[in-house]
Amino acid sequence: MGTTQLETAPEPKYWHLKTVLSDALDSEFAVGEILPNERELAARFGVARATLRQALEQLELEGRLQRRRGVGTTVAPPRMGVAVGDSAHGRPGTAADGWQPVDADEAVPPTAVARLLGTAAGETVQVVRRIRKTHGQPVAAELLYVPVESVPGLSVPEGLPGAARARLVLRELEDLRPDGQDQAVELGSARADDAKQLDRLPGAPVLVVTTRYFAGGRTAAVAVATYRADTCRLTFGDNGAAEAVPAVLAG
Amino acid sequence: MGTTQLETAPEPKYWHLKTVLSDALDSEFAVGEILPNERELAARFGVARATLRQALEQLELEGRLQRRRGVGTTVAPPRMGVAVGDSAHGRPGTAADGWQPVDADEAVPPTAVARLLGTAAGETVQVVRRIRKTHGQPVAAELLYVPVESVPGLSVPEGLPGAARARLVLRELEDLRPDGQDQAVELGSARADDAKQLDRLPGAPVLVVTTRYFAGGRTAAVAVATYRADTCRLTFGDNGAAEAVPAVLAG
DNA sequence: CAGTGGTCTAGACCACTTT
DNA sequence: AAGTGGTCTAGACCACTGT
Repeated sequence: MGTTQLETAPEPKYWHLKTVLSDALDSEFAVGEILPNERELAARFGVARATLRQALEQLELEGRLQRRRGVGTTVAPPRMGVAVGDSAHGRPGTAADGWQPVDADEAVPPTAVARLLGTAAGETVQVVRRIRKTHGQPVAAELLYVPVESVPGLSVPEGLPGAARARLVLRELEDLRPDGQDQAVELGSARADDAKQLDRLPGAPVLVVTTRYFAGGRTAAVAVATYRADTCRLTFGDNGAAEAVPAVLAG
Repeated sequence: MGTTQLETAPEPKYWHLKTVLSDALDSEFAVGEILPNERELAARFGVARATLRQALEQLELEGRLQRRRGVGTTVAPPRMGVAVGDSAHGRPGTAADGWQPVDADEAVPPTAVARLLGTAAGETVQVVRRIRKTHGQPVAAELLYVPVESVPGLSVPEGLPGAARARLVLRELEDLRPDGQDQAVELGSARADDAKQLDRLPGAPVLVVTTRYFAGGRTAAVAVATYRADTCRLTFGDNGAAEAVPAVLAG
């Protein structure tokens, strides 16, 4: 007879662990509850800590868990629906939908952005930093690149503090009333500066939303927004039913 | 004087490694080129293999590298722009834009999907499996859930092979001409079956696109599509300039 | 078959938060 | 100071791909 186990399909330990933990989260834990620490969990399941961590990482990636150094691992709430496709929200400069201006500067954009803007290499543009909060939590950090040609009337007083300067550029851009936009979403990892604003560690998974704003047949501005992938579900709606959709399976 | 190094900011080794490798990829490697193997690279940089792998994982997550077991690590081409927001593409049933029907069945949807559809718990729906290819490569696997109420005229002959049955449901659905849709994007990890169709390992990072199709004030169908996060950049465009946008920084 | 990436272990130390 | 998650090591073996 030989080996009895046919079709054994050697599932990795961390994968099996993940499903076990996932089921346990559904049935035995409430949102916000703290799990036993990693060493304890590893011992309980009879695996090395690294293996246990591999399972936890996956669950965190799927938005099921939240881990904070020095604190512990907690059960994460369902992901927030965040509207990004809605033109009303998307237009830069429209105030108070969770976006807060942080800073502004004149700088040379990354080459990829410069290519989108159609500016020459080395040419400086206005760079506005914004942060977006939902339910008090930071969900996105954005860099908005505006060529000076797009805001010809702009004059920035010397010594103006950053947030005020940012508001000034945004207000100016609002008058432009862009007539179209274009968005792309891809997976990335948080740069150190973005990570700090999003209250995450560098390298944390983020959804990078690149938006092109068109005005008068030109690309008037480009925004690169990095959303926390663990806590956010980006919604693109004909109708803004953001909160209605629950987190989806696919784990 | 004490320690000379102030503001040392102890950057993790794998993080520093990642930037070093990233720069090397830009300057010294061509797309498709194979890197030295992991043991060799780890030795060259004087780190443990696990640490080297942590850096490679990040680069793979960002779409810079592609790793295949038994083969090696290669430099990945820029991400493909894949249109998902365009209604013309998005409508289920419109043929031949890269989508290929695979199979169809009658089954009970996951509870999250049932909630979106507004069907009773335990109620069966038509489930169509599709796969999307671009440039010959699989980029997405989709499950399309269609309540029987949405396609009242449907009659499925017994013993019809899967792909034909799928085409039948899609054709029926096409007649419905849904009048609106609603999309959400979130990060997930590939289930075993999706992973196989996407030619990836289970757990690989994917972008999960949930689409609701509306017809006559009801939710006529729900599609859950999982896109390969490493190779795809999802585009939501007023104009379909999918290929024009290069991959973005944010690494 | 040899060579590759994928999994796993049993430790150690570090950075951070809370008490 | 104690406890947490984050980083790192040096090894081992496994699963898969090519020849």
